Amino acid sequence: MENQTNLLEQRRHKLAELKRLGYDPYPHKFDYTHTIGQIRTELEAFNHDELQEKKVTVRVCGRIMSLRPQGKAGFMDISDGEHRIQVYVRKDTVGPENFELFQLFDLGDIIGAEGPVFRTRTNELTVAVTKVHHLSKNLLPLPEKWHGLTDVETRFRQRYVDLIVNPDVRSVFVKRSKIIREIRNFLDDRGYLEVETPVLQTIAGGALARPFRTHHNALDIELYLRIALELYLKRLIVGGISRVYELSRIFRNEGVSTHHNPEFTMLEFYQAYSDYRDLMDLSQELITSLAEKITGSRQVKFQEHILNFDSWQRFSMKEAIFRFWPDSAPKPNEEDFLSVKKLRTLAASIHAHYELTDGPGKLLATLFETVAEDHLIQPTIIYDYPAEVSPLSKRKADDPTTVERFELYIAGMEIANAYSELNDPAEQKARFEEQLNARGRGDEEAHDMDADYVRALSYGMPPTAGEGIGIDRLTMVLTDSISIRDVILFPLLRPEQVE
RNA sequence: GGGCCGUUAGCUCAAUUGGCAGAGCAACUGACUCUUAAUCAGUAGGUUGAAGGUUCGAUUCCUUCACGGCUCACCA
Repeated sequence: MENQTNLLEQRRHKLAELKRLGYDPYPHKFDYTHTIGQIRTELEAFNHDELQEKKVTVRVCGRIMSLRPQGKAGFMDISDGEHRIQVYVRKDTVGPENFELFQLFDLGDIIGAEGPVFRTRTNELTVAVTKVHHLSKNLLPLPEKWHGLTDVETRFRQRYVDLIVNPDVRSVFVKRSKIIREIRNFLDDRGYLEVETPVLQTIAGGALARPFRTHHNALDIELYLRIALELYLKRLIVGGISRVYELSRIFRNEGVSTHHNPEFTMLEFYQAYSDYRDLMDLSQELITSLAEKITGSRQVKFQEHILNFDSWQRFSMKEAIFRFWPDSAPKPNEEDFLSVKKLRTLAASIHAHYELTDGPGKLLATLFETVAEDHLIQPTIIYDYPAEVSPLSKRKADDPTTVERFELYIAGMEIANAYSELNDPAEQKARFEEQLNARGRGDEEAHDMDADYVRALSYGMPPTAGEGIGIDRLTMVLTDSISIRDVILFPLLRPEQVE
């Protein structure tokens, strides 16, 4: 701390020195003629002699990332966050007064520089400075230049520092932005309307999860932060917006892990007159085209794997259980899936955790998650889920225990969840009542009754298919990120003590 | 919430069996007008995450706490 205090004092002293010499320590603007990136794209192709001939003079600005003074001259690398360029300051070129200003510069300061662009003896594209400007002071030192900043806690708490010194971090978030833009383009091109629905809700529905609670003072009512977008979007399908989507933040009051952040970004889209089979094809098209647009290839590196988006697999949930069942446990039969007792035995045989209140559908889903999920590295669609764990999905015509639902797995993670929407208000009401019973048995994540949603369905909702895609996890897949915190700029952490 | 691991200078890391807390970079002073991990000479910088305990002596052993990582549970 002493050291940092000393350094702060030193830097504040330099700031005072700037003032004493008549400079505004925090000037209001700097008119630049080129960004560093523009200089790179426009002039990178030219050699020393060509640059001498062209005499391109620029005004650029950025943060000093490297400072190499050399007596009566000096070099700096300045960065605009994305690109870097070297600038060369000579006392006999800028004059004694401006050189005095240069000598007050510190690593991390924001500066402006003007002058012609040339190439040094070592062929480095460089601004031969005729005048430097001080634009803002760095009072706290930047992390070391070649190990950079690796302490993850500091990286997440002070993401601004992470972004300054770790260029790869920026590129993840540039890709994230591009993913979101491409998704919007994809859906807009297909006639979907983007809408915004309430974040504050009196019933947090559309998913099985625990919500955050809050309170509205003027109305004196308890409210929840939404856990899904689903029920409002389907109300809009009833209202005749037959292709609709929302891409926004949702909130779940659950644990934090490498795959979970309490607030995360969800895309949900709904398409009338379609069923889940249509969305399988659409998802495959969307995700494959995103992979290609973001990474430049349909073969995408993820950790030690190459994800091949040219070769998608599709299994029913039961097929996946058989296929990935471990050799160490006795193989199940199709009939075993009908008996709670047999299902519990199977779960125990693979050390899966279950509750005594779990019905056959929940147990089946548990078996699937335990044996199959880790194996689903390549893009895989798992379809036909138990009705018991899918209170908003439509049953299969030939099997009332199963619903028309699928999930998309990539890199062992659940990326998307989609189904043919239940649009029979009487059955929806009955499903909500089943959920209320589960809630009565202590299941805090069971769905609450949403009477207005049932009323909306009673006006008639066309056959509809809907899907949710987790944007954070999709971004992980397409940026080779192992933790969700690497794709969220400010992931939730416990508060620190800042003086 | 449980288990395991971690926290030493601004950053990245050392420190033998419990025996004087160190290095590189950053910083400061000086030299240096084509350097780019600039170089050379010198200087300074520490409540070892916090609080207790054991001990002649604790970065090191013990307890509690804080924060983080991994993992399990929960979930997407």
